[in-house]
Amino acid sequence: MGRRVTLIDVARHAGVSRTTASYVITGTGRVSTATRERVLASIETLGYVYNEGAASLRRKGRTVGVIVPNIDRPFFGEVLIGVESTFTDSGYMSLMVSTRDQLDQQARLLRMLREHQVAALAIIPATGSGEDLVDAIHSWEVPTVFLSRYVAGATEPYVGSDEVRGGFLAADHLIRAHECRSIAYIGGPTFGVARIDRLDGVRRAIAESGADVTLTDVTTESTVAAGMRAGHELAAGELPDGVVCHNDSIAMGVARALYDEGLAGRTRIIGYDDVAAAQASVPSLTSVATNGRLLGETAAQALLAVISGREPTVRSNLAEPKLIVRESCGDHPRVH
Amino acid sequence: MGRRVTLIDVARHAGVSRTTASYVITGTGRVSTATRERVLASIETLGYVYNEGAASLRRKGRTVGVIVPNIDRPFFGEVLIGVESTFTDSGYMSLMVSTRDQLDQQARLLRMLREHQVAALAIIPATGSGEDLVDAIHSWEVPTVFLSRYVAGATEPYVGSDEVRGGFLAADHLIRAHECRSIAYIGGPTFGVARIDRLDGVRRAIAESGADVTLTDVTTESTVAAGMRAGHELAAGELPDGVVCHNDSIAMGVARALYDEGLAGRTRIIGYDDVAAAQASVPSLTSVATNGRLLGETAAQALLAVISGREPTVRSNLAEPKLIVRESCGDHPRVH
DNA sequence: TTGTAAGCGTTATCAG
DNA sequence: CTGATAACGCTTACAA
Repeated sequence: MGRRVTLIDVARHAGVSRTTASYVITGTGRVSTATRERVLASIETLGYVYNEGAASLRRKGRTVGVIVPNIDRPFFGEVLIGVESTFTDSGYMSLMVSTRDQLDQQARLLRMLREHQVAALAIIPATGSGEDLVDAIHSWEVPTVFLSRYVAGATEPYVGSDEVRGGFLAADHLIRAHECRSIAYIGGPTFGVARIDRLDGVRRAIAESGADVTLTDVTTESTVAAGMRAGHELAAGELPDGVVCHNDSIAMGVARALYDEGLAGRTRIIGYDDVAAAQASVPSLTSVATNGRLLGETAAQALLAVISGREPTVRSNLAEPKLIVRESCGDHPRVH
Repeated sequence: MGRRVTLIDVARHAGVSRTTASYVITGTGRVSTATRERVLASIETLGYVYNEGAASLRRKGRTVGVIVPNIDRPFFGEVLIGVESTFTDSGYMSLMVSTRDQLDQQARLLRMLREHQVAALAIIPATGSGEDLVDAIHSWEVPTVFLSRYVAGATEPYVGSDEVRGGFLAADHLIRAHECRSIAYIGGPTFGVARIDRLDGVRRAIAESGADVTLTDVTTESTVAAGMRAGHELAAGELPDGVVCHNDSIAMGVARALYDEGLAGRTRIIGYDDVAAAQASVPSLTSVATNGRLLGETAAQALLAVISGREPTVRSNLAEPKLIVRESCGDHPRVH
């Protein structure tokens, strides 16, 4: 169990000073090609591995923090891919943690990340985040970008999808293309900003249409099972002409419940996020696509810019969602 | 922009030595309650935050590495939840990286994690991993556990699902409950161990049944789109009595393609992993459930044990998969 | 182009 | 129970 090989060993072995050895590794100083070769060789034969931790004690670290509510939601997974790949491609490592959408967890993880001296923070705030979070981040003074969900009072850059627009697109399609006169919005946490904004978009579409459209809404968890429950409840009352769901999981649950009730195809269903399974479900799911991956990449880019002293590339970035029309909203009547 | 508050500041402010201050923070040494209070107060008023990085220079670090092929595959997402939550609950932070299932990426990330001095490594190896990976890990001498996919020649503990058993369960059900005489295995990377093992299980089921069952197999990517392509190809030839798919995404794609070909319900379909959407699809998907979350937790537990000097809790852990029977294999003929 | 030496913020050892 | 003091492994002026 030989001792750890350190830069000093390398230097000694190559017959140079620590400084020179350090220079060739970081590429910082000017070193003659001859010495560089020699040092590189020594590194190889000694099996030296750089100690990022020790280095971080002097210079800025190369670790960033990423906080998400839960890794397993497909949409967040997409976002994570974008964030993580962009960071590691730039030589940064992502300390990813999930809050399970709970504020106390979030506070705890925030503290841990801070103790780990992360150089930047990308965060999808837990539902209900407010002043506390903003204060914590602010007093920390770490480069931060909010992702996908914004927080009132935050001055940090925000990268997300235009939720109002998304809600509008869905409702507008139901109203104008299918003459729906009653719409239900299903799912999402009551005070989630996404939910509020999308509902806003839905109302806007209703207003703009000039038609007499009634809107109801129910909150649920964002799971397939919750969607199924909601679907059965829907079936118990008067079926709305169309429903827009908070995400595709809910939408699939609703569709299945309605199918089980013998009501397949009797109302028009639109999901949100356009996950991969949406195209394969029966009926295939009309959905508002948000490209989470791109969101993640954009956020990471912005942070990288700030870290390296450049101006942030985005102050605020609202990606335009797209409505992907498939069978579930009734455009392809093949489904019975 | 005051200087960073350090332990020295705290000590000075509390009128004690660095050592004492450190003791109260780590809980290591014996400190009188009076002094502890005083130090704690100073920490509070000064706004001191612990520097994990500096500490790691002396003692073992509290960050672990987690390598996965891609975060967005629902099953891996499940596993990650298990790993991450177990680690953070024990005060460890997870450096999660994804290889995109590419060997060169994996090598690079492995090196980065090593430079970050992670205390342990949980890895779902990229497809095709072999000696190189094993050697790298071995020479590194870091506590490691392989997850979900094992690698030939690895001596490290392995936590995964019993793939042979899974393949057996699926095929056995098709043969014995539904008298299938031709079975197709669809999907997965050609040399992936999971694929090979499951096929093995399928063959075993065939052999045990004593029946004359033909088996074909095709490899595809593990996506919905690939599943749809495979489904259309299937439709072009003679439809097998039953198909078992490498995962649920593929299964949903196959089912949809068959539906589009007007062949819905004409062959029995079984998926793998039992993701949330499986229960909501139409027809609902029969699937082999593997509980990725538990796998992740088990792996993390094992690593935590090794890290803290205890014996590893598992040398090798093969979780028993379960067959969840739903409509897609024809048990609920309601589907037409 | 290369070397010297002073940190970076903790922890660990060993006396008091 | 508390306090000096030496590591830990690397970066970075500054000097040669």
